Amino acid sequence: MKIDKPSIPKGTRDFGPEKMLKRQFILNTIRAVFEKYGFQPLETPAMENLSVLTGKYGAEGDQLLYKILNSGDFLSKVKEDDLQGGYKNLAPKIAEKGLRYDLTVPFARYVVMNQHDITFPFKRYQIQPVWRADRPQKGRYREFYQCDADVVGTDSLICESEIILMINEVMHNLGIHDFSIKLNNRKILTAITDLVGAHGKEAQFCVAIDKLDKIGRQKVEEELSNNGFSDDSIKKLAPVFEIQGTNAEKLSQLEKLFENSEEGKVGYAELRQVFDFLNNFGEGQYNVELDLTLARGLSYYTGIILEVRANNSSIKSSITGGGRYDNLTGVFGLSGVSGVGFSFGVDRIYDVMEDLDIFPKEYESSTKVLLLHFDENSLNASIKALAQLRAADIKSEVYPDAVKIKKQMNYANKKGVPFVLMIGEDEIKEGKYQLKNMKSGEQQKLSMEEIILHLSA
RNA sequence: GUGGUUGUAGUUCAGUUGGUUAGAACGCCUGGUUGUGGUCCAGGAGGUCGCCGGUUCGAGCCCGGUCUCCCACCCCA
Repeated sequence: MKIDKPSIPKGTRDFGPEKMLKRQFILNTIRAVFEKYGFQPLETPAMENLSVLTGKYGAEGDQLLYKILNSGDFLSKVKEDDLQGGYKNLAPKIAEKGLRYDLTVPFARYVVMNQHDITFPFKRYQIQPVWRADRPQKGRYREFYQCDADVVGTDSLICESEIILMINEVMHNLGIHDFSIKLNNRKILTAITDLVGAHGKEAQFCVAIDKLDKIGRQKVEEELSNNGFSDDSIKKLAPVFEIQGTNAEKLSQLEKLFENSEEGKVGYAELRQVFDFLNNFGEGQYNVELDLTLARGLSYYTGIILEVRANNSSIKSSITGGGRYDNLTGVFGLSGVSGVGFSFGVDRIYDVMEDLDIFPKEYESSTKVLLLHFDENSLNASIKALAQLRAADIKSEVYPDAVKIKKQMNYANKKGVPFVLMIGEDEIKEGKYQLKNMKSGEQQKLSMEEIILHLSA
């Protein structure tokens, strides 16, 4: 029998212990902040019925859905005609389930199914993997985690303000201090397209303007021109590109710009309200910047949108994003439920933190102390000590095999265990054990009480 | 989905116009040191040269296909 070299699917990854400890630090930090702001956990299945997923992400999104082949004789119901109709026609006949593409649509599905049990406003967070049949690239995978928090059943802009507070808290707890939150409003983007006489071309406008910082104004104007924007429209966009100053200054320019636009006025008022709430929450700097060129791809956003980037990192892509969607549950037959949510990109946050080298050291190992043993008596004493250490909630382990001290030491060294405890003949007699700091190399004889005190710090 | 690129030891990479038994560094294992790791010294293990086929007396090297990796675009976290 031929043994194949093992491999994992394209665009997927294993997370070894070292990476997991770091990822857990990120996830625990995010989870703690979510809960601090009153969000409750939710998990949904990895697979959804395909009918729940299709049509929610646009034509391109449907292509990126992973479909699950029906079990058993999946061809039994397929007729000759179905085969002639091509794969798009055939797929729904042989695959009724698919892997979730994001966490927002399954959440919407959950809200609709449980609408009579849920007390609104409903605040939930969800940390689970999602799957996309995209072509992998740097920072882009076919399986990756999302950390979403959403509020549904209220249109209060307190939610938007609190999202900004939460982002600030998470970033600071992670040690990412130099970052910027960009804020905009889809209503303003719609108002602008109307204002320049390109009514209904909002989608093309968003896609193009979103690239401004990447490809520059000229290329954006070219793209708009290629997508049916008249020269006159593009000329009228000038004030949008040129709006500048502090957030307050930008706001007052916006107010003027939208004198005759109902939608623009609403968009402006919403932004103003968010900034007012933020001021009430405290005088702190929230790293928020009003940016009219922020658009975000997902089409379901209808209100305020936001995006976060780390400033001094080589990772330029956004690490967090979100916004308000007025009618997400509408496609499942429940209308009038407004929601606002955002999502942390764990993989990108990981890359940024690795890039900046800011992972805290205590996450390099989970074990605090390794107990070394020399012979049977030593092992028995170590086991007793181990029980005491664990009773004191100190992460500790004993090397399972009777091997040389050198090897046991090496194990501690490689694993990044900061302390080793040596219990030999002399130590047992004396009732004091050798505690060695692996980093400094120092060691001292201490009683069990002293050791526990020392390691608890 | 479109275009380009890469593939040799666990890892990073050498490998001459095609020529005997494919190398280095790091890592790993053993010993020097039977109670002291991270330094040093000595020794050792480890390869279907991505895979399939073709050209050739002979292929890691040339040709075709395929898979994979990475990059750009599209889109996105």
